[in-house]
Amino acid sequence: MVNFTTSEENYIKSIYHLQHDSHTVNTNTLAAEMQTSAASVTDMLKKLKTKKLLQYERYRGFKLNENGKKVALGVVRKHRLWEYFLVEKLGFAWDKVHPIAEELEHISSEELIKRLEQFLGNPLFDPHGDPIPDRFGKIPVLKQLSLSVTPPKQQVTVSSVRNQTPAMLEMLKHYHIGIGTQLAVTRRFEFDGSLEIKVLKRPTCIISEQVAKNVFVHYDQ
Amino acid sequence: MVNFTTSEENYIKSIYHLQHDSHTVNTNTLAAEMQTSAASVTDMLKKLKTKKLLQYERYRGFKLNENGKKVALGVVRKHRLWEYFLVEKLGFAWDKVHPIAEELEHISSEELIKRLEQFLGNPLFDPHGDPIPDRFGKIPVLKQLSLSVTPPKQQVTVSSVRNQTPAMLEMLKHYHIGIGTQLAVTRRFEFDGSLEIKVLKRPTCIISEQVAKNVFVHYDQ
DNA sequence: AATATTTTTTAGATTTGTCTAAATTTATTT
DNA sequence: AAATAAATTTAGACAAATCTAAAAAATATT
Repeated sequence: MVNFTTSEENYIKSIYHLQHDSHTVNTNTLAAEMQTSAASVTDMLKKLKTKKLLQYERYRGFKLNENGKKVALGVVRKHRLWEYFLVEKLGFAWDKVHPIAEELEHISSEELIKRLEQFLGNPLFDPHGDPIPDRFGKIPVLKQLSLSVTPPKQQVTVSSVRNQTPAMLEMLKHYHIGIGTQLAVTRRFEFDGSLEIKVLKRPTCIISEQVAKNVFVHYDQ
Repeated sequence: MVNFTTSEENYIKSIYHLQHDSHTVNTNTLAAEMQTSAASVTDMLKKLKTKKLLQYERYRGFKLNENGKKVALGVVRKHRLWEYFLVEKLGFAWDKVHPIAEELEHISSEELIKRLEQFLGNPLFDPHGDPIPDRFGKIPVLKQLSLSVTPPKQQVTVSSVRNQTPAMLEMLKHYHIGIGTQLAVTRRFEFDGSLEIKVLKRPTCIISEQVAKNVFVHYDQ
């Protein structure tokens, strides 16, 4: 197994997140995501191509090949295991761990990650509800749907949250919604798509469609 | 608090270990320690001087000032806390953790280290028996002496081990000696300085003077 | 004290990852 | 289809950290 620089790993990870399975990514999109210039992206693409991590033809976009995806999944795996550690063992709030995991994910030891995973009890999902790839790159799947399309009266459990900005996570904390929270949609307002929901052991409350779209749930049992 | 690069931190840490309190260090010594060229060392010294971390006049040697020592102690603190974590929580053998801690010690978050320390139960010594500086840079002291000068018949406890090479640590494992091991010197052989020792609940055995010199103990109670 | 040796520094390159500005290619509009 | 706009790449430069080879300073030896 070859090792990659922190910078290379960050590019690979960003491409992985942008290509969603296997759509082609463009230079400007990646530049925006990485907060850098398009020229820098082009430079790195050439490098990653010679290292046989992506399909890339100039002016034509690019995407990770199998090799590149494997590297990306390794980094994602480390990131999410460390996030789990930071929240579950060190007691960090889940909206504070991302930047620290960004550093920890580049620690190279395979043995470390193997032992960390075991120490954490082989978790399948990180504190944001995102799946943790296993050491072969396999991602656990959970049948889930957005709260915005959940039929009313169904008892469901929150399984993950998109748009993991501090603002979003702060808002969810206010509503007492977190991974594992049990709730049911009690009413849907046509006018603006907002939902009335009943969180277990709490009074009903109203959440906007924008929030609902970012909360994912699965049916109980 | 300013941040330093991994390379800067490694130089600072090495100078700290070489200067032992406040002796002057020379370029070649540091170059050997860091496995790099003397020219590279000179380059870095200039940089560290402009950052006001060390006393340095060309051709005259150098040493960390108070500022530099504070930075060094911060890195040493992180290194030892991570070593403690790797051994006590992840079950690594104590002779395997050094290279991993070399990477982890450069993770920047202060909050992370504060929480890690608490999670570990505020340990004072790392798995090799080396003291862990507190967040103000204060180092716990333990009255200890080398096993090679320990008077016979005294019941003592192993508190730390110098020369932390895999070879040395493997040898200690063979003798069932580790941090916290209780033992007594039963006899001393003039001829080669070797010692007969009695480790609690084990038959007596003989260790060479070379080993004895590297094992430090403190009196029980 | 003059010479030789060792240590340290400087000069000039190299690599990695980045940048800006200019050039090129592709896409869109008139 | 020509002109314009947008996206992308290239050219050339820079900072950090390293290198080798040569020069300079300090130390040791005769």
